[in-house]
Amino acid sequence: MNAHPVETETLLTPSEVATLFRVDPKTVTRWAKAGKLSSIRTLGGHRRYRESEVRDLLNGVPQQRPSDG
Amino acid sequence: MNAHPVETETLLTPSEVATLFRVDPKTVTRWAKAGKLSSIRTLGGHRRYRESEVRDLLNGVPQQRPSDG
DNA sequence: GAAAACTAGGGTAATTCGGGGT
DNA sequence: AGTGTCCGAATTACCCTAGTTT
Repeated sequence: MNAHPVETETLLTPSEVATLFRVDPKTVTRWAKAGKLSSIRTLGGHRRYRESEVRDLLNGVPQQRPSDG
Repeated sequence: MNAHPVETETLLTPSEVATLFRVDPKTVTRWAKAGKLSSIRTLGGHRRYRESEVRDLLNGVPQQRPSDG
């Protein structure tokens, strides 16, 4: 079909992330709004989350924080 | 400044774009019909999308599309 | 020419959004 | 401060069949 290797960053849906953290999807949305989790928006306004970032969070990997003293 | 002779714009299939956004191919079609994403039609009526535009959209770059069906 | 995979189109259920209140 | 739940509205996902692409 297409011979061009498109860089694909696997994205997760809100419910996917919610299931991984055992919380409500609404809570994941709040994390995104609070800037604790980066989110990518679909053209319709729905949020998608980076699987790699979520995995790091689940593994207790500290995220990049601005001015951490 | 920079002249592009024959711009060989890479085109993506609906499923390609759908994978990048983590949505259904049908959703990408909806975006094209809504004018949120410019589409190029094949002679048979299938849609193709500009990779550069899709990447900009994924990066949160707002697009300016006057009219597109 | 033929087969397999993908896409278009319509309709309905599930998910998500945003705000408000516990 | 943080989370789960309710409401209404919008967006998205899955069902099917026919046509297009490779």
